[in-house]
Amino acid sequence: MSSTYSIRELANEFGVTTRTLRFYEEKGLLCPSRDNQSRAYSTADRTRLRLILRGKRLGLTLEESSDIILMYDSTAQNTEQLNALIQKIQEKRVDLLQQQKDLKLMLKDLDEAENRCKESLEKTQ
Amino acid sequence: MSSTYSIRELANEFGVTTRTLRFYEEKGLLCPSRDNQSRAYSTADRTRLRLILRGKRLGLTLEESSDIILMYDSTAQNTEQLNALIQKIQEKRVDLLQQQKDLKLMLKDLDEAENRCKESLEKTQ
DNA sequence: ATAGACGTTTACGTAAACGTAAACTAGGTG
DNA sequence: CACCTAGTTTACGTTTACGTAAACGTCTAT
Repeated sequence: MSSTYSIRELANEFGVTTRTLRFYEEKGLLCPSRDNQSRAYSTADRTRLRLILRGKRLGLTLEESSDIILMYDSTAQNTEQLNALIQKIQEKRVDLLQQQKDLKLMLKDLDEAENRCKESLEKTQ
Repeated sequence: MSSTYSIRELANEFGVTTRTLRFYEEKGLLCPSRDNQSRAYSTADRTRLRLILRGKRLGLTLEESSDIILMYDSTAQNTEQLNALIQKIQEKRVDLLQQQKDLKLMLKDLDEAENRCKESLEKTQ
């Protein structure tokens, strides 16, 4: 079940280049093991890649996505660490909620623009 | 009512640098008139700036924001232009809806991470 | 055994979005 | 008048996120 993926398999599946995957590894975002010099990506790598690309679609930098991933699988032990982590999570949530507002506004603006177009079309006919 | 703003007023209001405003002008995103060599920003410029910064918070490039702004105040006349514009709007909406999905997933992940933190805290006590 | 496909590392190149510094001008203030 | 503040243009520097190319190893098919 713990299958691995070649660099090309993963690149094709997610529509990125192999250069991108090597770059992410160089930045510490992925850490595939080596199968006779070639990279072997685990399902954990695959999940992290999915999260990175999701972050990209949301406009996050790689470092921001990296931070968030660290939140997910952080193994904070003591109270201090846990509270610090909770605060980071809450800060991030504030950003995302603002983004959600912006998104709704932009969708609304698009709707209005589309309606104006359609009205113009009707008049033309 | 058609008041204008100095570069510093606008920069302060939106929390950007004057360099940023000049850069946006250089890229054709803003087009302030000149009041004796100094830039005088109109309310239209102000609105465009607000849209640009909203786009930035959503992770759009300046060019993408520029495109969207052109959609808003496009004066497409003939049927062909109008249909092309409608299609562009619909394509953009697809992106935004995907982004909305990503956003909800990430918020959900953050919730789960926070809950795990809080559970750990309770066990510690 | 040679070609072709796929992998590797190393390294320089590039576009976007400004930062930063230099050198200048114009308007008000003591 | 000298000075300060605020603005201007021009231009080189910087970071992020890869692209692109060189030079090389490895495996498989013909």
